[in-house]
Amino acid sequence: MSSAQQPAPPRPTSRDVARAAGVSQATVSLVLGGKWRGRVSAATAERVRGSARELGYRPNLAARSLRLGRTRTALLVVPALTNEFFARVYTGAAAVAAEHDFGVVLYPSPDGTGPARDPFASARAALDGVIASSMAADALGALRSADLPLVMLDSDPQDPGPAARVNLEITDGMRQVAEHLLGLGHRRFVHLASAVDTWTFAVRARALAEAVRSVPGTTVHRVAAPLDVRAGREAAEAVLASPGPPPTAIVCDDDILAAGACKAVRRRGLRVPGDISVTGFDDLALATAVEPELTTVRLPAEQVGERGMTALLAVLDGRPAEQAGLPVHLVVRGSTAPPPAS
Amino acid sequence: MSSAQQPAPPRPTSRDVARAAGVSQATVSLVLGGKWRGRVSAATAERVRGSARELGYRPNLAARSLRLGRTRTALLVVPALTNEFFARVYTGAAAVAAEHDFGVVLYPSPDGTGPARDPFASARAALDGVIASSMAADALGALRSADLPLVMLDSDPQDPGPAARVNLEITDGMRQVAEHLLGLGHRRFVHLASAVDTWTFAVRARALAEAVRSVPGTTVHRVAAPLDVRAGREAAEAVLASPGPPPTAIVCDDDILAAGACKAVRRRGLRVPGDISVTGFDDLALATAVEPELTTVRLPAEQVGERGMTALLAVLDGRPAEQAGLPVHLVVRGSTAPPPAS
DNA sequence: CCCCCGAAGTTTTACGTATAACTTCAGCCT
DNA sequence: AGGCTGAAGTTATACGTAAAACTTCGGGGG
Repeated sequence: MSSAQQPAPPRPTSRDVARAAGVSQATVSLVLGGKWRGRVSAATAERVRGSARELGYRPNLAARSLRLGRTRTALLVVPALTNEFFARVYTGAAAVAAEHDFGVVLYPSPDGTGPARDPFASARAALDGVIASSMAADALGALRSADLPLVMLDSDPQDPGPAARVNLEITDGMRQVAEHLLGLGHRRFVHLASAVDTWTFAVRARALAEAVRSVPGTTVHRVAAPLDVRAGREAAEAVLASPGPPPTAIVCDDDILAAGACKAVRRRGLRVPGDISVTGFDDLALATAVEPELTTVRLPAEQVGERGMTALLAVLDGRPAEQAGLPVHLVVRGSTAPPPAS
Repeated sequence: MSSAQQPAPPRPTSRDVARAAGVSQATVSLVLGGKWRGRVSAATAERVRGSARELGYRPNLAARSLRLGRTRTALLVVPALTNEFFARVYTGAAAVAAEHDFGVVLYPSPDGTGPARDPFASARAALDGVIASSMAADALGALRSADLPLVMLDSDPQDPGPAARVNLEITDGMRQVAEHLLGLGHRRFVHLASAVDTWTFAVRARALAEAVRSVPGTTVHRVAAPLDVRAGREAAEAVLASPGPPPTAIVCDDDILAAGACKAVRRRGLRVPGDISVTGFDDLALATAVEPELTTVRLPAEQVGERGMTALLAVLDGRPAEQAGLPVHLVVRGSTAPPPAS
């Protein structure tokens, strides 16, 4: 603040290192690039490394990128970082990236809130690949047109676009939820779904509907809401206020909606899980912060990021990316119980 | 997956645009750089822009960075993105950055979990500046040594290091909490503090102690916990189990801890706020997800990021960065009430 | 004895951009 | 007429790196 700007001592270049070690710049590049076996003597190589260390040499990434045509940077497209799930996906992806000297840059995708910019307006030229989470079809189009290697997270397996895909076994997770509730005796369900129209949520709806079909006399009433607590509460309140017999279980697409649903139930003077059971999805920190703690499906968010990055690195190397769904599992806590004896 | 890798049509360069428009590469650069007034005729400029658009030209960022010595990229150092507060800080910073064609890259700082890497091992050479949130002193050292413009968020005003600083009026926020509770009649406080030793938390403790001093006979018992719900609950349980008269209010450094405290209170068979009032800090989504909803202090997280980025841009431009504390305010909800009549 | 080879380098070049320095030429004043 | 000026370009260069192509030289095989 008060201190004046430093005169900025220019960062040492490979040429400076070369001068210090008494060799040519090319030799420095060979040694530091690790491809010197049979080209440079061990003694010289050691001398070069010494000079580099002494000068605190760091290669200029811009120059390297320009030369190589690769940037060692991946773009991660997520709906919103404020959703803990995606923050964790990022964390996993960034960890794997760091191990391979890769960087991860984020693009919170257009869900209406951000400035409507081309995701690649500035980034495109500086990227080696893209990892994109489940998103609306139109936004997907933009990603396609950028002829970059693309890894999709939790997306439709039918879709031929991406070079690789990392999926969660969402269907299985929702089936576990359904079986848990059916086993407890529930027959009248409300599915509090996300209003976002992406594959991962479509799957939840389908899985629930199918799982429930095996037990005759079961009903599922679906209602959608944006992913926040208040919206979830309001949607659930509307359902509970509607005529007819009330549901005994509210299955939510997300822990956030489940938290809202719990509030709605109590606002009507009913109890969770005594009168109505509620289930979440994701197992966010929120799930154990509310009371009762939520019965939910734990998703390995960090692993999704890790696998996504690993797959992208494989694709960039021309190697095949292994395709496997990540298993998920039900975590039973306090928000589910048998329905009240009618 | 099945589709073979495209032959990768090489990205058009400014030279390609020049050829298409029948001018030299220099002219393209002038036109697209916006500094063509008086150097290029309007007709030519328009023709160049047309060719660029037609070819889908995007400048190569690596080349530009190499030439200019600037990368238009800032590093944001935060403890953990999974903390909603920092995710929001990022969102704000990224929004302002995008308006100025800047990128923001993240470095989740070393809090034990991540791989212990030099924050700048790979990034340093590719950065124009750093925005760092309140962090432990030793980690700060590494930031200092990177002779980059540094903007600190919510840090000690005494510290002469950073080129600019964006602070929250934390002291005022905590005073509002204290006055609210004192006004309700509370006299026996527990301060459930963050175990993290950074300025922003030190300030909370000091502010609470000072505010409380104005009312004789008031006590504050301080206990620290890591920032998660379970740790908060356990710390609060320990306090409540200790001998002596129980507190009537638990003031928490954070909504997450407050959620834990609420659980602890209820586990002892007491009620929030009937028996014990609880306050949070930050006003995360969590604050309105739990029941009762938390009385807390709303921090303008996005604004912190916005101001931080704005300040960094100013510093990079050689302009002075305006220094002002961002106001915060108490949000009274359902987790506070007068103490029980003894 | 000559040639070739491999080791250990060096010289050179290209990546794509921004800009300083130069060129060309029409118009205009004196 | 001569020269100056400004507009509208162009040419040339540097940024720092990686790597292909070249050089040098000592030794070993035919």
